Amino acid sequence: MGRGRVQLKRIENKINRQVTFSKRRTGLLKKAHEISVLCDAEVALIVFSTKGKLYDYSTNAGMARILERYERYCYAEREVAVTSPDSEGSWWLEYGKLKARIEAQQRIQRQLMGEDLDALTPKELQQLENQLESALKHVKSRKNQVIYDSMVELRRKEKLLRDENTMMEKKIQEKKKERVQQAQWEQQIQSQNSPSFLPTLNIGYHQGTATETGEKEEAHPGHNTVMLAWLLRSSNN
Amino acid sequence: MGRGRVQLKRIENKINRQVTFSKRRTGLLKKAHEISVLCDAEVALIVFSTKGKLYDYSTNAGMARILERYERYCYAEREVAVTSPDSEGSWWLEYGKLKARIEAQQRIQRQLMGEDLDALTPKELQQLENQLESALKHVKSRKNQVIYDSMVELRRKEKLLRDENTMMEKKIQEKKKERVQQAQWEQQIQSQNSPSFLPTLNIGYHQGTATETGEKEEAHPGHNTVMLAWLLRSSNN
DNA sequence: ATCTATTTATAACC
DNA sequence: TGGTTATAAATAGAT
Repeated sequence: MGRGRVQLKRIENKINRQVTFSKRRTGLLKKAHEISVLCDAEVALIVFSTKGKLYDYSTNAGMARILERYERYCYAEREVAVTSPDSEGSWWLEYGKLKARIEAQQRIQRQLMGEDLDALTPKELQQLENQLESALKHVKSRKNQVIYDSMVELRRKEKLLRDENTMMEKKIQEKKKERVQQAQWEQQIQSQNSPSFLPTLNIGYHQGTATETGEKEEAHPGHNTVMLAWLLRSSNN
Repeated sequence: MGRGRVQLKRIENKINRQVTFSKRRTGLLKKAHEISVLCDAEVALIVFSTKGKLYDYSTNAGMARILERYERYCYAEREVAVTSPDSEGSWWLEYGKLKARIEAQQRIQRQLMGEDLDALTPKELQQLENQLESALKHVKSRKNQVIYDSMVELRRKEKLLRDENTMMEKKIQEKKKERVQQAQWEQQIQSQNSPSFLPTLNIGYHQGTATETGEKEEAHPGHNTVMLAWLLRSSNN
């Protein structure tokens, strides 16, 4: 906006940079204020000039309150000041900071647990309520996921076991077949040894009984349906 | 900037407000970024939508660093007024303990906010869910209480104002009465000084004219209504 | 989300 | 800083 196109890079001319900073800063603060009024939003804006001068804007809730609210969202904040305080005086400082922080966290945590709500405004209460609703949704969702996963895992194991059983079944059948064949063989031998009538038997006749396990193929879909319905029901809460 | 002029007041239409918020938020963040690059400034911008969603921007130093710098700038003196661990050697220990505690608290807090749930067992998840449900119940209850209280308070104020008005009304009536009486009195004196006839007057006769102010009885409730609307509006924030 | 008609913001200049 | 002006950008309203 202006007589020339603007390149998004640091303005090298010091004077120009200062002038542009002043003008844009004004514009930025104005826009921050506008969006807060027009859209009923809460805004905090902090600007440090190159030379370290501070300019800021915050909606009527006040900077401190907004920053606190921000931290409620972004727990991961202000890296636990890890400056190893080697001088005598500074460890006091660090220690104090940590303690203050613990207290702030405790306050927030108590609020998240539905306690110490007396100091909160209606708006903040609403915000907290939304936060909790959201958390609850996540937790429920995660719970269902865990349950679902464990179900899938169980079914996987079940299938493994079933396959294994089928395998064993087959092996057993084969063993049986072998034994029967062997029996026949031996019988044959015997009958050859004895005075001999009926030289062969109809061997393969009763093998079919093994397929009786096949009925389980029908039972499983019903089981699955029940599980799913249960999951669906609990995820509706 | 747009097809219509913009009034600097809350956009009442919810849809429009949401759309405008989205557009202006984008613009605001962009401008925050631009000034930071063009003018080599450090910027932190935090925006909460009406519904409590967070949007933010910060220059590469990072939000945490900027907020820290801000606090140093503003509340430089506010630091530390905490009890000391009295023994000399133990401060490292204390420091470590505090740090550990902060981290533990953060973990718990994140979970209360519905994040970092991966490590939790189904049982723990259920427990967390119960905790959140309970907190939510408290918060909702407190919110309702606050709203109810503020309503009661408003009613009380309304009554006070109304009583005050009634009182003033009465005083005005009395003043008028007095004035009428005085007028009559003076008239009497005057008539005594003149050649004298009619030694006594029926004094109380015209008192009734004072009730003409009674029309205000209709006007005042209107005033009260305005006051109430204003109170309600300000208590919505 | 996309498209304009307008309004705003602001770069260059004083 | 504080104005002025030409122009680039942002955006309100409509689609």
